[in-house]
Amino acid sequence: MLIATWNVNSLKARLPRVQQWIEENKPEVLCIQETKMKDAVFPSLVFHEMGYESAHFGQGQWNGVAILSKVGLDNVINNFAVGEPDGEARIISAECGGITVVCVYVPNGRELEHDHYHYKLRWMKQLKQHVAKIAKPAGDVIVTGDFNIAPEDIDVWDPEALIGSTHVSAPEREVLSDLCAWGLTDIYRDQHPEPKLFSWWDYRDGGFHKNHGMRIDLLLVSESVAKRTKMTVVDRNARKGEKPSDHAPVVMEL
DNA sequence: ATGGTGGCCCGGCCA
Repeated sequence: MLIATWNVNSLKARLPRVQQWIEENKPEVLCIQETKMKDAVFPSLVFHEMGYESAHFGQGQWNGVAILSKVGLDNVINNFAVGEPDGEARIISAECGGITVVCVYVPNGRELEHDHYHYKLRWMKQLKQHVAKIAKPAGDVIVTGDFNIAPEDIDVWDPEALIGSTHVSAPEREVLSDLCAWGLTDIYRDQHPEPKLFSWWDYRDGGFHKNHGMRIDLLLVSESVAKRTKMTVVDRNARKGEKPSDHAPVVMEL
């Protein structure tokens, strides 16, 4: 069973590539971020014809998250299940084949101390409350998506160059670590201890070709899922060629 | 390079 996460940076712009990737890889579950579309234009029929149930929580121009599944898609929750609902479409959850799947697009933060940065930190704390509300650490749980946080210095191309930037600050790493303390493991890092393995590369200045990237797309899994995980991989090929997203899919096999 | 590229949708904003 393959479970994947992919920030597609506009599903409208990326649909042909997303379809091709699904046909080639046939994941049982695909979590998508940054669809940048309204629910009314989400291509659920396209995915249905490919054998997937789908659920989308969108808002239009920005954000938007979706879950595609071939193994069931039940108890779909748009937005947070606890506290004030987020004004932006950044989180969708569902039960897929007995696994609680939470698909997130964590706010970028923009700059340290920017309002958006504090929104990001609050968002991560509310995510932990959300996960605690809908799942138990002893259950099968996967919290995945674009976290816009690189967990450690080995997850960025040049830690020195990024001092003072978002994605690497201590408060961001602390809220991520605190979420994991609930009972989640960064399973790709568990399986691949070596540095400079990335999931995102800036479009600008040939970032991909220079391997100027970050590992910010994460698969956080509960212990029972971690024990059953056979393989994890970043599909760097999906970052190549015509009109790629700036993120590559991250895939795990159960 | 206080730039660069690519998405939104057509003037800047966001990533």
